[in-house]
Amino acid sequence: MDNCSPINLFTMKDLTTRQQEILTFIEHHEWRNGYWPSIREIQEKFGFKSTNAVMGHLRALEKKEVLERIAGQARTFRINRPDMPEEPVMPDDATEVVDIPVMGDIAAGYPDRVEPAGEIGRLQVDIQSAGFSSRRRTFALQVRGESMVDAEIYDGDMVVIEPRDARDGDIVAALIDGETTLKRYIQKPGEPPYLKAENKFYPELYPVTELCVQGVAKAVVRSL
Amino acid sequence: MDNCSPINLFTMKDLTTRQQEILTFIEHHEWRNGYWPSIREIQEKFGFKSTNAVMGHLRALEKKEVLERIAGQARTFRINRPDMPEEPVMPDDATEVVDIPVMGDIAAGYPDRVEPAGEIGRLQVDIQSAGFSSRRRTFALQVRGESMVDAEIYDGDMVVIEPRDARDGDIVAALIDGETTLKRYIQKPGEPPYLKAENKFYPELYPVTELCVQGVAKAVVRSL
DNA sequence: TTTATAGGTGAACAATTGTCCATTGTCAAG
DNA sequence: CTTGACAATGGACAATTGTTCACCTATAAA
Repeated sequence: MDNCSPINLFTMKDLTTRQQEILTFIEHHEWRNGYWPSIREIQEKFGFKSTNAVMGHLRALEKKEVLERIAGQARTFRINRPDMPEEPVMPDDATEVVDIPVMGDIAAGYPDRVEPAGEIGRLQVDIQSAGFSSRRRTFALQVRGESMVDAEIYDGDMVVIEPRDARDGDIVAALIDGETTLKRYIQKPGEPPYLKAENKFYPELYPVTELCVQGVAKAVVRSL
Repeated sequence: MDNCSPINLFTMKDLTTRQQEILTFIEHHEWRNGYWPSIREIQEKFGFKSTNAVMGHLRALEKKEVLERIAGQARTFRINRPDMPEEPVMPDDATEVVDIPVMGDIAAGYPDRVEPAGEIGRLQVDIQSAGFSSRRRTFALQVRGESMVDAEIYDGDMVVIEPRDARDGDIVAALIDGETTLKRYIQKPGEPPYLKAENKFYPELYPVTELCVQGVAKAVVRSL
């Protein structure tokens, strides 16, 4: 059927109306307050008499991979795909756009500490189109080298990076030998994480140090 | 939240280096993880042996009105940053931006004749980044099928199309069997042009009719 | 009927997390 | 010398918050 990419507007997950309400409230709460709600705050908002009502919905949302959380920790949500407005979108100026700086060369450090000289252009992507979070400081990188050819990312491509912690399977921008490169982030339960180049001719593995991973790749842009 | 009082000037640089470090870490943590740190997470990051070290700094930051919190609630920070205003940045009017409608399904006809219902999002790309012409009615398509895998364009990718006449070697959006697909446009001197799928398993050739080619692909956008 | 899924109640539990007590030390200004 | 800020320790406490167990209702499918 439709085997679309993981992030897109074409596959609407079939959320229950209740689950949709919960999700919307969580997003809205974060948007208005700057932090995520607690379970009991959600409970109170919907008038539930038990936190279990919320727990059930959260579990469902997590199973549908719309939500992510950190077990046992308070107010640590992560929403994988922003909610699509059910109303037809106004393509006017109302459209919220993420403005992404394109960094030419970030050899070291975090991109927000790199001087503007490193910026060689701008890329603007609609939120709904790509599932970016407007609050994060997304940026774009130009790929050098062939280390990711097996992931269909080639020299000269532009990769949109969202700074955040990586999870197993993510493609990350990693700082190795003073140069930013793309690697696959592998973390199996009970084992230390490592980085792997997606090129069968260079099957190197790299250890993950604290300052290594700069962010997670969210999209690829290639000029033809 | 009215900041009618001219806070800055005074409180701006009044931060201790330690307080600055704390503040930076809090901001950075939210930036990377999407949620605020807990006090003990701050404590651990700085190697404090007591949460009180953090508490003191937080109180100081709150007194200086750089931070806001909600007493007794977890991970509920709010940072007042008088520096870096967010809106006046505006990607200089000098930067010309192409606003591209993303068409979900254009089974027939030219996209500008399709009703707005076909539009499912927008994509904005800087001219410098991709070399688009702002005058043309650029649009974007989502790729279905595997017909272009040998050109490193895969199912689910988004392709930016610029309506114009094709030249030899261009990748074009072509209308075949009532469906828009991507094909390579081949035109050798003295021979009639034809379309070719970039997939060695489907080496079909297609004749070029007048209404066949909708435009030339200029860029690929893929969500990871 | 049985089974499964979505939605919810109620109470208890345990971990996380914010808070406050008293105390120590440094360092610059008065 | 004294005062006051800044910085940090150690331990304890209480509130917030996530989690789980058992049980209930309704609806739709098998």
